This record gives sequence, structure tokens and C-alpha cells, in this order.
Amino acid sequence: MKTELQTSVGRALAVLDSFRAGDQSLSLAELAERTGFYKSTILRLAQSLQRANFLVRLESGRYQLGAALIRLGEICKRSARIDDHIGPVLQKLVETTGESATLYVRKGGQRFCLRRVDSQRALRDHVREGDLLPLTIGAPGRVFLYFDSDVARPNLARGEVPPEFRTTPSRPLPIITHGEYEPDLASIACGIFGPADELVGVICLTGLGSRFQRKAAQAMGDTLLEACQRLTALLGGDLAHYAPRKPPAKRGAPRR
Amino acid sequence: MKTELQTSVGRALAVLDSFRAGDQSLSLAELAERTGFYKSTILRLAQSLQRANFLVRLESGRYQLGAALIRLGEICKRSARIDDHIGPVLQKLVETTGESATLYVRKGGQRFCLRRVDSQRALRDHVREGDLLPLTIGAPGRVFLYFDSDVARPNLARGEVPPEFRTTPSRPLPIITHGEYEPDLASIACGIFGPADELVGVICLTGLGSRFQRKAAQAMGDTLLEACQRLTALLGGDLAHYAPRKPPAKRGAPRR
DNA sequence: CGCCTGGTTCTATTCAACAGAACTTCGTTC
DNA sequence: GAACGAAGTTCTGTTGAATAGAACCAGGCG
Repeated sequence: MKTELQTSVGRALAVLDSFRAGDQSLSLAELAERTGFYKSTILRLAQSLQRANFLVRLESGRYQLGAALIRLGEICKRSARIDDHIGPVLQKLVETTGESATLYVRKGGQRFCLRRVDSQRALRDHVREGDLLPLTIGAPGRVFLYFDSDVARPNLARGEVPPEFRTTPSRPLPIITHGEYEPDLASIACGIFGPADELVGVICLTGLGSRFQRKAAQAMGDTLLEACQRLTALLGGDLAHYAPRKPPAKRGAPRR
Repeated sequence: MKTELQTSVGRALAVLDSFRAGDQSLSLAELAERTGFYKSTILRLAQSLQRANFLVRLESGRYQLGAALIRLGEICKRSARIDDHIGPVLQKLVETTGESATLYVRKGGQRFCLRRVDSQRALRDHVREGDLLPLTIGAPGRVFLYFDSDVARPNLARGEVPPEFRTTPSRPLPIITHGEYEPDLASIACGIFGPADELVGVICLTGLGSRFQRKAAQAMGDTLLEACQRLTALLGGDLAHYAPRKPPAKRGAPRR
């Protein structure tokens, strides 16, 4: 995690950020090693952090993250809403790919178009914000199917889903389909994940099938993937969902 | 929440701390009002906070807590262990009250003495670290009974608990008993709560019953209560458990 | 005993942080 | 649509907080 550290505040935050999942507590020396700061510097920063309960000093002299972080983390979890961040991302996607971009969220048994930015091309689909579509059809549908735990199981059980969709895709995200929703219409879709590891929405790029071939499709997929990763990071979700294999990826056991 | 703010780091943390439960996002003006800092100052601090993902700027220009806080909050939750903080607290309790102090945690169907500091008095009980005692007997037992959701229900259902204990106490914490575990032995007990609103342990002061009367008992109860509140705060628990009435106290609905 | 690692204190220098003014939007009122 | 006020942003001279680094202390170990 790269952080600018010209400022004293930046350094203090870097000290906090140096805690990794599974760290019970860190010694001054460990903090110094991880951050690269002088021990005297860390000592002073730590005093400020302690005053505000962002850090606590144990009897042993080791440092531990403070409870203020729990409080703020909870507030953040509740306030992280995808529509706060989606606007500029979709805009940029359309600019760089030239195709239309749409954000879908699940609404009951359907998918709901929460945000849409049209491309400038003459030939494009015409989904509008507020539209409700079948949940499991098209590239976005497959994403819901594969990654939304509330969706996949019941629908699979009820046999509403064609059998060829039931297997996990070889490369998980993004997913591309051709002519599934409408002939000559292709779409690339990718999911966005929230702090509780749940699928909060799906972004997709749609356009004429002939424009979604080979390298062009590959490139669009990459930029889409990157955008979704950035949003997931903003929402506090786990980036492990985008890893080539094994989606969930639980944290390691605490040591020390 | 009082915070020293001579240092730039302290001010930055105060900006974060100014977010209250239920705040979706805050404008620059609101931040300035809550913290009392100049807007230009906040603007600069916010830049540092943004770089480290502790704060995000929405399209609207409003500010929102960043996902780094979720990450660190989770780490903190996992690392907050009561034995890291208990030592000095028990020590201080014994010094100010003159009675022995013990920390119990639940271990299956019993309570387990995790930490003990003996008083200097000639006449005292003799619990030792590592001892296992009946879960629901004595003042600590009542605390488990009233506040540990895993305990109260099954035991009440199985009828293992005397009926006079089944009512909620009028003043919830601390709880005092005389001669319940052993004649002439009195104890005052109070619970400590963790980030998931669960009872993580119980501290109790024990001594000769004659020393736990009226004002003396009242004073001891107050210092004990204060100590437990401090520990709960350290662990990220909710202080509402100590409120005169209604134990749970859920957060208000998010507004904007 | 003497070495080494980790922690703490102290100080001179410098550069980041501050207060405050000034300026720009933007929305509201008259 | 002029005028006002509130919110946000930029800029700057001055000051003191933050820094690097040395020096010092404590304890664990060979």
C-alpha cells in the first residue's frame, strides 16, 4: 500500500497501516522496521495516536490498535454506499472504452439498473436507470449467479437456470457473453463486493457484438476489472474475489 | 470525547473522530463546526487522510470515512484481548479498595479465574488463577446469568437456576451479594463487554462481609464500575450496558 | 563481563503547519 | 438580476512543531 509521507499526519497513518491482518501487537522495533521511520519519530507519533485511542500501549510495551478504529470502522461500514462512488467511475469507463456502462444491483428476484452512462455510438442498447431486468440472463446475470450467495442456490435448486451456467467459470471475473440477451449484443460484466464479502452490484459494458472480439474485449475486460477493484477497495471489500482461483480467501489465524 | 490537539496528528484524528454513529457524510463546514478548526486547516489535513484512505471525498464534495478504517477496525477487533489490559486495572483496584480483585471468564459451563490480585488483608478468600468455579453462584455468577446470552437461556430453561435470580436486577451493574458462596464472604461484581456486545468477562471484589456495607460498598461499586467501563472502552464495547435502564441500546437509523 | 538489541531522552535545525485574509462559486432572497 | 450570505478554495508570512541523529539506559545472552 503506497502512501505519501511528506506530512506528519501521513506518517502517523502509515504507522497504523503497518498493522497487517493477524497482527496481535507490534513492538517499537517492528513498527520502525515496517515503516522505515526513526524510533524517536514513531514514539512521538504514537503518543498522539494513543491520546485519541487509535493505538494502545500494552503492559509489555508493545503496541496494539485502539478501539476508536472499531467505532469508526463500523460507522464507515454503514456509510459506504455504492452510489456515492459510482458516477465518475462509469463516466471514465465510457470515455476509455467507448461503450455504454451500467450498474446493476439485485432487487428481489430481478436486477435493477441503478446507474447508466450511454456511449456516443450510434448502435447501442437502450437500458435506462430504473429498469428491471431478468436476474440471471446476460453477462451481469451470470455474475449474480456465480457470486451472489442469495441467488445462486435457490435458483439452481429450482432448476430455473440452464445447466451450462451451473459450473464455476474458469477465469472468474470479468465475464463476457455474446448474443445471450439479444442477438448481436455483447456484454462484459464484473462484480463489486462490500465489507461483509457480499456482492453489492455488477457493472457491465454493452455494445455491438463485433466490437467485443479478441484483444478489444480483453482490453475492455481489464479496464472494467480495474474499475471494479477500485470500487471494492473503496467499499472495504476483499480484493481476493478477483484472484485467479479460490474466491473466498479467509484470513490467516492470529499469531503471536 | 476530550482530545489534546497541540499536534497536527491529533487534529487529523479529531477530524475523523468528529464522525458520529449514523453520519453518512459530512461537509467541510460541518467538520469545521464540529472540530473548531479553520477550514483551510481541515482541507490540508483531509488531503493527508485521503491519501491513506482514511477519508474519501464524494462527488458532492462531502467527506466520508475511508475503507482503511474498516480494515484496521477488523484487525483491532481480533486483537483486542482482555488479558492485555487487565493487569494494571486489577492492581489499581486492589490498591484503592483494599480488597482482592479477580477476573473471571466463562469456560463452558463454569467460570474460570483468569487473573487474580490478592489484597493485603489477613482475612480474605483464596481463589487462585486457573481455578474453575460454578458459573452462576455468587455475584460474578449473577453477572454471567444476567448478561451472558449463552448462559442465561439454557440454564434458566433447564431450571438449574434458583427462581429468585431470574428477574433482571433493578440497578443492572455492579451486583453485590452477601454470604452466597460462603458465609461471611461478600462480593461485588461487574461485567466487561466486547465489540460484538458480548460479555467477555467479569471482575469482582471479594472480602469479609462486614467490610461490604453501606457507603463502603457503594464506593467500591463505583470504582469497580469505572474500571469495567474503561476496559470495555478499550475493547471497543458499548458503554450503554452500564446505563441505568434498558441494556442493549441499538444505534439510531442512518440519516443524511 | 562485555556485547548487542530494543527502548527512551535530548537538542539544534528546518520546513511543515498555522492563522487569516482574499477570492470564487453557488444558491437564496428581495 | 442585484445583492447577499454561506460554503469552499487558494495563497502567504511567520512560527513553532517535527525531524534526524546522537547519546543514553536497561536487560538478555553468550
